[in-house]
Amino acid sequence: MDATPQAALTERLRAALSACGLTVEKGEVVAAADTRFGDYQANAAMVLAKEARCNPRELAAEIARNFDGGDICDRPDIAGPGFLNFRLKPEWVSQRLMRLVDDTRCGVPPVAVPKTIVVDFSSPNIAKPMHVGHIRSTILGDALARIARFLGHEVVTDNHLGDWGTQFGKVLYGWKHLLDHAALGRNPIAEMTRLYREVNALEQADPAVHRAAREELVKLQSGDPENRAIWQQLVNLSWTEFEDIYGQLGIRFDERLGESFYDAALGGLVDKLLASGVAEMSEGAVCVFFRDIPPLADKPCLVRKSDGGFLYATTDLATIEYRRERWRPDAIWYVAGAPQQLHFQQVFAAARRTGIETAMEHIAFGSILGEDHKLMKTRSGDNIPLRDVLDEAIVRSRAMIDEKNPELPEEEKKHIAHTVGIGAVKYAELSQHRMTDYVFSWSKMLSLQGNTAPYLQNAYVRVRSIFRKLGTGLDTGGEVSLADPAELALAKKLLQFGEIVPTVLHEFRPNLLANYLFETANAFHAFYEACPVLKAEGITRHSRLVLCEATARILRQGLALLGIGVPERM
RNA sequence: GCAGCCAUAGCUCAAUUGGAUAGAGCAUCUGACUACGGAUCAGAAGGUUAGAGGUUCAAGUCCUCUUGGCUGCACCA
Repeated sequence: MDATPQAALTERLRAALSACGLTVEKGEVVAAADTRFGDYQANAAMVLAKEARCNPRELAAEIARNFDGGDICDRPDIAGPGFLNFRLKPEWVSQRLMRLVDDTRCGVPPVAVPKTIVVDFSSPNIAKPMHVGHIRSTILGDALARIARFLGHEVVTDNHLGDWGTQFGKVLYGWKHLLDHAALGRNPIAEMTRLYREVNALEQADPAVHRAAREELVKLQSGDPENRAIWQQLVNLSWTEFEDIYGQLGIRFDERLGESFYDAALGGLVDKLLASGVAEMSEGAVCVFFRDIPPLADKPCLVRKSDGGFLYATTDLATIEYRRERWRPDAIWYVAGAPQQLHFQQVFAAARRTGIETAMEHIAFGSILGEDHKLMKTRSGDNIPLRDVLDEAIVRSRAMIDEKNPELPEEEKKHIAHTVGIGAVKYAELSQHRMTDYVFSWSKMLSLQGNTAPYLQNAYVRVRSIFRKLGTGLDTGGEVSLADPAELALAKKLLQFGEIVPTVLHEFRPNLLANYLFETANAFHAFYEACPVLKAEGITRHSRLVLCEATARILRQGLALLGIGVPERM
């Protein structure tokens, strides 16, 4: 497997630094910010000039003199305050492209040290609909898991369902007194939601109902067979609905260990925390204090209420313990909204106190806003069901296909509408920085131009069209020679796939990959305009076909890492 | 009151994590080949990166303060 251009150049730069007697670690080559300067750049001279006590430009010149680019590139240019700019040789790019098109990993090197990573994401609540609020966690978590896996990590995805807690007292009470069986058959989640709401309203008016609902909860938690059976039904009905949505999204989980799974372990856990001195009694409750951590000094983590009940944090601590025992993970990633930040700080800090050293990351994200820049809700103030969003995306992409390509067979249209619609929703999410609150916009999401899924899918479709016309697949044997600037620009872009993918995990930023894919599709379209493929002849034609094939592979692989499919036509 | 997140073109978003003249898309304006799929491409215009200091060869990015918005702060999850 070839090293990426970046890695190959970095190695050679370090050899030059070593020859100059400089600190090798400071030598890092990165893709040029602006291709006017070159393909890659290094700022080592400026960084090292201080410790070498000399002029950065002179130092850059000395590094350049000692730099042997071999067949990769010529001696670097020196620019500005001391940048070293590298330009790849077209012959080398051509050679690399030839090999790229045969590489099942598309130039992405596997990680040197594979880790075991548990990814905790999606986690909807039983007896409630999945709504747009779950979309970010679900799509982001899935994409990160796919990327980590592709890089060679051992990944366990776990859907930590909200299937245990006070809301079940109300639903159970409603189930026994207010259940509409016909409605349950038609739309189970809507009926469960209705029960929850009605009981909630009744409780406000009548304390007796409140007490009765609590009673139901206590019975459930102490193992009452009837309540336990109803609860199991609630879980099953909800999961059937969730599975349907996950199916539509093409998302699967390795595990589905909800909060209820850990219930039995909570009492023992709290006892252990008390016995070891990690937790202490306070105002009748059991808490972990962090007096030595300033931001948490006045924010203790509650693990047992004064009435003996357990909390969110208790379950999470038990979950960490379980995961550690079962998978021995190097890291646990929690993909959950920014408002939960304090909670995770507390849980992680408490876990550290018990001696857990697993790296734990809260991968936070911002909110989805409506066109009015407020949290996205329906007119009545409810959350918008995720199912409605997905259905709408498919309907809208279907309408576009009917308009652009009415002659396609019905089955294919359906398939395309699904691929494009779901892809658009996912891409809208993944193409931006996870921390920014973003404005949900159908028109932007399904736009055919700009940084959208349909634009990328269309680039892929254009390639496929060329090969349909060609009638055969690519014979990868022949020589490749790139000369046209558009060819070279595209080829260099394609070779960078292997550099971009690993960076996504540095700060959990799929939008870096999305940006790259957009630029790649852009470079392809520019190439497509400038360089006829099928009308060309000989080595030029072959080289261009190789470019097309490599583009298709990288777009398909890159989108697959984001959980997005590609149609053959659209 | 304490803490966290955010503020970039008219709008929606980027910026390889401290690098060069802050980039895209939409909208606006101007162009291109009867097109291997025009669902395209090339170009113009648009900025005191909320404000003020500081750190250094270099700051949208790091530090301090100010303003404005969102969020969370024991006995929900």
